[in-house]
Amino acid sequence: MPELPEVENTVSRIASEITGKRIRAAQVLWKRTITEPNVAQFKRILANATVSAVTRRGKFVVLHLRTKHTHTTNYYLFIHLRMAGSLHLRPAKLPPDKFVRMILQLTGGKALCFRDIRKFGRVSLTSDYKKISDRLGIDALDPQFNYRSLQQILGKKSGAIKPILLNQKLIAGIGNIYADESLWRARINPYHKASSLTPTEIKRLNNSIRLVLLAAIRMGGTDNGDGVVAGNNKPKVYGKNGDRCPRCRTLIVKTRIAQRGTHYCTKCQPLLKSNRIANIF
DNA sequence: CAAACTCCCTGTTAGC
DNA sequence: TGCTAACAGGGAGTTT
Repeated sequence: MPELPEVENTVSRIASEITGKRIRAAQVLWKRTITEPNVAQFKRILANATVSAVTRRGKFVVLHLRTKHTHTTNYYLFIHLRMAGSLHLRPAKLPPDKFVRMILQLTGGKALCFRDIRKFGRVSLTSDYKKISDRLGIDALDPQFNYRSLQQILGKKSGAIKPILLNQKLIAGIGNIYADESLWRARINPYHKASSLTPTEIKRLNNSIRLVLLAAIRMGGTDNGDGVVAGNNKPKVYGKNGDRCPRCRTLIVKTRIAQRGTHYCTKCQPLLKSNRIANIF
């Protein structure tokens, strides 16, 4: 499923191809994909808008757009791929398959297709970048995301570390796969009480998050078997319950934390009683 | 305020 | 073998 690395690679793949292109028309094949505004407005605003840049914020692909009606306005198309979404550039004349939910017809004979089997993906069009960006915490690959900022975030959090990593309001971009992979690399138990990580552990976790994400980007994304991402990166613990830990050969276990499947090594990622949160097991 | 549900979806897989 | 039910997941919204 697309998380920060897959979204980053999506942006890299399409940015140079669509920057500078004009949108001839937008087609909406599944209305609920569009969060805002309504479909008529959505199409009206996008028609003849020019793509000025493509960026990433957390797990969002952001198309920066310039419209020219009576005066110039900047708009932002926030695309969230959720679990199964993907963006494809294809010849405009080719008919889309049944999983394509939205199409931007571009000048130059190509179309940007938003394909999403499970219909969980969402697209928002707004002139207010901050409205969506401000809902998100610091980007996990922001150079400002360091030991100090992570320490600040964990500060008084009494809950387990794992759901903190998944909370986009606190840190943007980490999903279930990379949360588990980062904790494994940092040798921190997912149940570990967030506020009782030592400075050493916080440093290790901060470094692990960055390195795990960068490695995944470099490898072209992580292939977790759902066919959505065609990367070569293989998870060390995610989905590997029953397999052995690559570091110590102990069996990887799977549990559930905050309604999420969670994978870890009980030997490499031990949980001291003093660090345990209340009400587990 | 935080944690826990519920809902949205559908391809895949476990279980009978 | 063939069917059904459970499962997976991110985030918004609701309830506890």
